[in-house]
Amino acid sequence: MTFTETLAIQPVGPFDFDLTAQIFQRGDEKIRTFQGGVFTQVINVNNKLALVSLTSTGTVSQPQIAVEVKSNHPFTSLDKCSVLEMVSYVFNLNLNLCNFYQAIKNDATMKRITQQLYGLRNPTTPKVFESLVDSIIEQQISILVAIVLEEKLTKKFGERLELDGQNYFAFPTPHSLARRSVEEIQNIGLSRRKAEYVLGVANEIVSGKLNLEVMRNYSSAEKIISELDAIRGIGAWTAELTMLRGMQRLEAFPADDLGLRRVISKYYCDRKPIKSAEARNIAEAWGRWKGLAAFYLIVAEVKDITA
DNA sequence: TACCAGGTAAAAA
DNA sequence: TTTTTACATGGT
Repeated sequence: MTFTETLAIQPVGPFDFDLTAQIFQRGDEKIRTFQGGVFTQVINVNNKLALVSLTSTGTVSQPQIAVEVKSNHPFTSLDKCSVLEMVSYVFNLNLNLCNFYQAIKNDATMKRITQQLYGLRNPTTPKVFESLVDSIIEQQISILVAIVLEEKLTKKFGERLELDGQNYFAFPTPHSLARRSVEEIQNIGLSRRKAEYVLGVANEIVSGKLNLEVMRNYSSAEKIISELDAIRGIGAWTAELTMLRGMQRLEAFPADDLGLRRVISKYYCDRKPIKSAEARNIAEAWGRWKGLAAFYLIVAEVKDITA
């Protein structure tokens, strides 16, 4: 028995849903993807799994999103509320982009890029844990290899939703990973060391020593970085990436990231290699939006916006 | 075939 | 205290 609900969201504009969701167009259709104007993802809502499908029914300046929810359980009004909260979180809909555009208006390069990517938002993972594990996996290996490993991890240890004869998967919970051995996690293709890191984080969460969702709300970004940095397998790079992609902490700026430094150099330093201090110096013009600005630069490069 | 790719921790110097 | 090395996979 499949239950279907149709809901709607009207976020504060600007919001270019299609531009933002395009990031997921190569995603696995059993996990999270964007195809033919429809974004789909399995989410865990109050311990019920649901397949959420999003479609834009508005414009960039007057955005409206149709939200279809499919589940094997009936959804209460509380559940529906939670779905809308989670969708808002994943697409960062509570952010007013005008504040960002206002803050960077004196940086001519960033201003031009934001005009061309007007309405772009940075997606966030439903739980911080997912971003943290992804960031550990992505250490030092190519992003394409990392994506394959993340998909394997999700399909092997994630929560499964069977709907109309199809299987869909949500990212594994800390509990589902914590009861596995290092060898089982290593077996998806991770190095033993990374498998140990991932298992270590899952165990700290299950034992209550680590609460990433509480950490997300710390007022001090430095405190988040220092507490994450104290965990085995996590350095500044991993901490800052997690803050950006899993905590909506848009002030985080991964200046150590080689890819990001290359993009900054392409748009600001005539492609000459720059040190992290020089990257930080340039990022000063972006105020408390350094991480969001970095995201815009990376998307600008992918979309081949000229320097 | 060999080498490299958005890093980290532990060992070595 | 600073520098080097192992780690594992898939693309080129």
